Amino acid sequence: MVTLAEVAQHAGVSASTVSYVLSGKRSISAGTRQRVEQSIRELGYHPNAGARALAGKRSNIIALMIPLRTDLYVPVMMEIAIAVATTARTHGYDVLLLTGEEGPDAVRRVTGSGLADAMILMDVELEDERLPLLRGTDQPSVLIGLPADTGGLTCVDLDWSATGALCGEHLAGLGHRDIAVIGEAPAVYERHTGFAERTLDGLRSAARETGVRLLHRPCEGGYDAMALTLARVFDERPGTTGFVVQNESAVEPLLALLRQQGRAVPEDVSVVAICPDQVAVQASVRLTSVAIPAQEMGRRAVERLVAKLDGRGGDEVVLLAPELTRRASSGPAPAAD
Amino acid sequence: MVTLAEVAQHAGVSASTVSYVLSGKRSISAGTRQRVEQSIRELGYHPNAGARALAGKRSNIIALMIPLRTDLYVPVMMEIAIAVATTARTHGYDVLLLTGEEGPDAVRRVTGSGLADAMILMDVELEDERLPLLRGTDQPSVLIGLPADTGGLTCVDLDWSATGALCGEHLAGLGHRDIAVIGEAPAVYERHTGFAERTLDGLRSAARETGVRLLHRPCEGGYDAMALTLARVFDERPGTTGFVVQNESAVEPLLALLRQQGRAVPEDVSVVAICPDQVAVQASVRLTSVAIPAQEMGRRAVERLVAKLDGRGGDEVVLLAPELTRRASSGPAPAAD
DNA sequence: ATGAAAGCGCTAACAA
DNA sequence: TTGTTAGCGCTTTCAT
Repeated sequence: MVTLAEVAQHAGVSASTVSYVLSGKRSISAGTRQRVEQSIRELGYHPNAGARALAGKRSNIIALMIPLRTDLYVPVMMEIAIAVATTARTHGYDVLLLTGEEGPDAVRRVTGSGLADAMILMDVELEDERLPLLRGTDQPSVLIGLPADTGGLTCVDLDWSATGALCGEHLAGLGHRDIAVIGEAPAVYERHTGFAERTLDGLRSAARETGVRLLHRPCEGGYDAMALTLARVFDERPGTTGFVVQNESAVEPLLALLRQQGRAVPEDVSVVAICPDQVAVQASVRLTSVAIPAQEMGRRAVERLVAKLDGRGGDEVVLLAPELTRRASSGPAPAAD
Repeated sequence: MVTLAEVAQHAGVSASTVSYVLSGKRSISAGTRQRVEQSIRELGYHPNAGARALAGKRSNIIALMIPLRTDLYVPVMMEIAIAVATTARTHGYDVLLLTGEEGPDAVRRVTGSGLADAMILMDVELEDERLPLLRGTDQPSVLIGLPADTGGLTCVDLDWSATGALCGEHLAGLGHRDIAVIGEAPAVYERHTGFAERTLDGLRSAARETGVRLLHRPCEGGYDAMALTLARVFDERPGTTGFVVQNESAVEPLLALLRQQGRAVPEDVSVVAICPDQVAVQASVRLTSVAIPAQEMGRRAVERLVAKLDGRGGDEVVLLAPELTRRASSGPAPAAD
């Protein structure tokens, strides 16, 4: 293993000079810098992370807490995680992967041990038990998702309420008067993850303003569950012509079932999905959708965090504006009989 | 920040005693242990990770390199990553998340800096450029996936060849004589990821032994691409009655298209999928499938790695035996006309 | 512009 | 069974 001292000796300078060449924290003559950099390359020197963390009081590591469950938005979670990792590297940080399993203990362990300089929490619930710990520490953190009380916290999330409103307005604008909302599994609502409720709020207020009727039904996803849900919807509201789907694993089953029932999309029924673009494009009908900007969320979270670590900027709630892309699944409501 | 020295003082012992209480590397009298543990709790002490790594020469961190692409088996990747993280914690390790972006450089950086004690590589290609580096270092590593040459390496993977054979034998056993294989996107084959080719090898040898005809077609996935592929298959082999699908995003489109063409599953056509169980169960027809044991792969990889770190066990290739679950999508071949 | 030296908090000989 | 002490490799004052 090559040490800084060896590099120093090889370059004929002192250890501190090598350190400063590396950190750029004081000016170095061109010649010295050259020789040091040369030695570093020749010897294949890599600074020891532990020693750095100990002496420098920062590990250059960001902890990322991902949810343990794999029932919800897995590709989105993955995309966020990847975006976090790549963006973090861009700023000189590595990413430590924590699962929700340890729960609040993980927060204590990481803050206490100096393993990470800061953390990003995903899958935040409205009354998340990790929040008191975060508020009680001086370690910077960013949440992806919005808890009920955002006081003293930095959060990044899609503006779900605006997303719901956007979907509602789109369908209302096309003349639909009866809209069904196919939501996530009931467990998601029970968990109080926030985004589901917020989307619904947005939809409701849009419905109110446009005079549209809304029927909300959580759905486990999968073909059978969707079949049941769909039957109930048409039973209760036979005049339904618009669907908003916020459940990846219900999208394709819904389309298949509508087809099977002889309801054409978008001639008879319009469908708007809230899902990753990839899903919207690969579906059997190209779906009008609001995308979940996973990459953007990961990137923004890291950027906020780095800003905090650099002493720039404080707490802030960043809500990303939703964008609706019109594709083949939505059109004018059919003329009433 | 609480240090070991403070704990020692509080408990009225020396620093080394505290250290040994923590590591268990020498016997401590019950009374002393009590007092030390008490002090640790009272003061809320957490050992400093950097100092530990520096003095102890191990960081207790495992690096996990995940693929940057999100085109392939995303939920599987995520499940593996989560299994790695939770299993690692079980053994006292944390996980550092590296993306493929840095490529071989990441390996150098991590090995060189002592950031991680060992690494796990996912998405290994047949001629992976990271392999020479791994062979040239004394840092333990485990690959998830099989390169062309496994000499001097430890690998964990599903036995894809046996998987292919299992699918082929299942359909052959049901009397199918013409089988079509819907594979991953062409890009996957071009990338030489190994698993795709190996599956095909297994299928081919099963076909040879059972006298079945095989037609292999890569497919981009999605509805449109699948429609095209399917048309070509029936064009070329009108008597096709069996399908093996190794492409998550082709599964549901295939089922929808068959339905649309009036081909009943499994009465007219049988379908066997190679995919996560969740996909098989949620499909519009419950699919006979070989599951991809993501959790098991992650867990086994960590266990092999920890064994190596503890000086137990050396290089080894662990191939997990595939298991085929019969569901509703496969049945006897229809009687020939 | 550069060097010398004092730690950072912990582990692991070496002593007792 | 416990204490003393010398580092681990780096950063950062304080000097020059």
